Amino acid sequence: MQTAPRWSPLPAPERSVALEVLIHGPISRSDIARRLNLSAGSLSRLSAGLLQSGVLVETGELSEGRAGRPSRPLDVVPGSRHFLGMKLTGEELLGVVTDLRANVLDSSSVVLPSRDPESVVETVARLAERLSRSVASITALGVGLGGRVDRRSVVLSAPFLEWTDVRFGEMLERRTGLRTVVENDVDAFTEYEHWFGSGRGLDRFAVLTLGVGIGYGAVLHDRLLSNRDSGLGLVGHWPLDPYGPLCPQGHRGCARSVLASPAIAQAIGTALGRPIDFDEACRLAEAGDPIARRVMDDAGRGLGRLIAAVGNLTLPDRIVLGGEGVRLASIARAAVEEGIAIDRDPRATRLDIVATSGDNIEWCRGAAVIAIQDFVLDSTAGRL
Amino acid sequence: MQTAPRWSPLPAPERSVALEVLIHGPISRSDIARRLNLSAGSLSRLSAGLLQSGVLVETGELSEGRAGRPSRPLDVVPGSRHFLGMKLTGEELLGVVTDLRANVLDSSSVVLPSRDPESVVETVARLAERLSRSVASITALGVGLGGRVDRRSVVLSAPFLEWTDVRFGEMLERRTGLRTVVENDVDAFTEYEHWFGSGRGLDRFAVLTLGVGIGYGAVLHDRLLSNRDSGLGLVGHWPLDPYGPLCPQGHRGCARSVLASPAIAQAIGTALGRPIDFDEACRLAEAGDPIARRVMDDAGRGLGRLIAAVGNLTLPDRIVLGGEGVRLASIARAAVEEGIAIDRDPRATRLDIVATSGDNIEWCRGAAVIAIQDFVLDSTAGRL
DNA sequence: GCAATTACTTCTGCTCTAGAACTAATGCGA
DNA sequence: TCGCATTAGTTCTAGAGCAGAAGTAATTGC
Repeated sequence: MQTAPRWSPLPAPERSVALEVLIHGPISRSDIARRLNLSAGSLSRLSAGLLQSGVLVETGELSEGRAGRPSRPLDVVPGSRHFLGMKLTGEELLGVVTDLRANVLDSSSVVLPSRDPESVVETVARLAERLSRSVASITALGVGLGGRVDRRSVVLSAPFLEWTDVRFGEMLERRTGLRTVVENDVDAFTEYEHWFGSGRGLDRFAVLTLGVGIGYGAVLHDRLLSNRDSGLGLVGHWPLDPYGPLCPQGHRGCARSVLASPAIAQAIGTALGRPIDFDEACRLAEAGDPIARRVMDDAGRGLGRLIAAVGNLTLPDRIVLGGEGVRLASIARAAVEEGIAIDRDPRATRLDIVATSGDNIEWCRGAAVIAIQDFVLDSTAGRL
Repeated sequence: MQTAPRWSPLPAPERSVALEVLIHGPISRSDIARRLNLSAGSLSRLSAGLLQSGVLVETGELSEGRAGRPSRPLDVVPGSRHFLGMKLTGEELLGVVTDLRANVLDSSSVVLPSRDPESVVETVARLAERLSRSVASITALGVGLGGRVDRRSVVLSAPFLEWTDVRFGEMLERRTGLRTVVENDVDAFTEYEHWFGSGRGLDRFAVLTLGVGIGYGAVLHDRLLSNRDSGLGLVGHWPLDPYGPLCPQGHRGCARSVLASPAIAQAIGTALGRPIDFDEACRLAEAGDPIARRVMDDAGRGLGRLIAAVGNLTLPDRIVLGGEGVRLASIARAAVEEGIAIDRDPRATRLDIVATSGDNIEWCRGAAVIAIQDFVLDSTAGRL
């Protein structure tokens, strides 16, 4: 299979056109010109070069029924490049192969035999080899994990893995021979939503993820909000319920103690007198079990308050909910609305809230997007 | 006095150089080139044009002691243009005359005879005439008020004035003949900090103002965070103390009921059995009065929690505290730190918190900056 | 079948750029 | 005291990239 050339050495105007097509394509030349504030003439010149070099192609025509000559939309060839995206937890490693638009072509997972960095590198490398077999070649590997990551390479801290200052990116590049980028899992997921998910085309949006922990990410003015604290899980301690349960750090009713999936399951299990998991908790609540409903509604109200807090402080055009525990939002929909109403002025614009599937694969797609960004953007720029 | 020409028709490269000098000047050509990623040659050409047209001037030399030819810093002539900045409350109108860098040259105030828009326009116009006498000419007028403002002109809602949908900007332009811009007071103050205050040169910072109400503003990725909800005072209802006093809307321990200067004064006054104002409350607390100390410390803790919330969700490089009630931060410094510690992970980077003077004039400087921005920026661009 | 409309191309001239080669003004060490 | 390194700024040139004009292409609607 013929592979398109790297985008990095492209001149800035060409690259911004290619990026526009990658994120918003298939799209006609005139639409791109309008979006980028360029003349039709400039777009003709720029797209000719990109078609020549194989970065873009013309797709089948699209008349759209309105008057005038039909446009001839441009598109990238999603299958021209492949990327690996992996999500690393303290117990297992999930991985996917994606195309240039982070569409999943294949996926696999493996239990971590050890948390030792050397061992994890080996596990990642083996999964990478297995996943690589389904495609001709891999352009880059992205890994997401819960923790703080510096310059998309060095893991500063990762509590679930018990790591501090691990040069994980370099270790992986040496072992696999692949260009490798590492990023905090929530930031990676946020970039996925930014480029290919529900945040596409929005100037400002926020992400909240529910699961074992509570994650927060945001894109503000078209740029990921991130610093060295990203990955600490700063909203995990967010106070939501002054009468709520205690968390291990001694916070009463913090986001983690109220919203985390294990906390919800445990609260219901304790009341029922038998241990249950989050899946069963959801089933019980949906079946109308009064204890499960009560706990879910309390959690939903807490989620609503957290949503209101994010809405009030970052003024997002949309809030995207993700993570394995996202079912809470649909099960306790009314309670979430109630929670929002508590902390949000009724005169404020209604918050646009969108829930993703909550699939574990989404974390991997996020990691793949980080690898895709590394491929298409000038690494020195670091923007967008 | 000779006035420099408007900046708006300047070509984009010239204008960005002029803007760099306005905000960071006096500054040498080579420093500007480094900041804007331009070559020394380009800067020579651009600055020659700006010097020719009188927008910039060369200041006295500045050798700085290090080797090499000393630089010849460029600067704007602050006194070449003058602006009016006014702050409108429900009771009075405060106004200042400033130069191009929002330095205050003269100030004045007047009690509002009525809240009727026509009457307020008249009051503004008269104060404008009075303030104008001290300078040769006024380039633009900026007005800040507590409320929602659309496109820096139309007041959508202003509770203190009991206004809805008042075309205030147009009315003022007609009456005064001056180019006039209107903005929410907190957003205006935030822009002041952004261009000429403690937020200068920072990519991300947040502002909290304390006074009759609680205000929040932020600059994220070098752009003001603002939408149609700005001006509703969304953080006013922020829950800070589950055992705190009730606010008129029935929120227990919300930011307004805990932090607002009148609320603090009232809490102390009630306990003392005699009405006091915020000033006396501060004096009592500083003198060690146990009741005043207790109330101030509770408020300080609440402020700390609000600061932590902002720090956790917007990841600012700095948080600027302003408003007439800012003395709370110094009086209850320890309690503020305590409050931050409650809601912020100790592993997170320490928040850089800066307090302004709390002078009422600061609101006017904010309004003046909005007028200055209108003058130097292309109004169609709307950016930065 | 003709006009209106929208999409795209080609060409021209202009603006802005980097980079090289240059001058200018300083500190510092031999 | 005299280079010499260093930093600041200027001038010139070639080229990149742009808008806008003029022209072509392909459709709808009347």
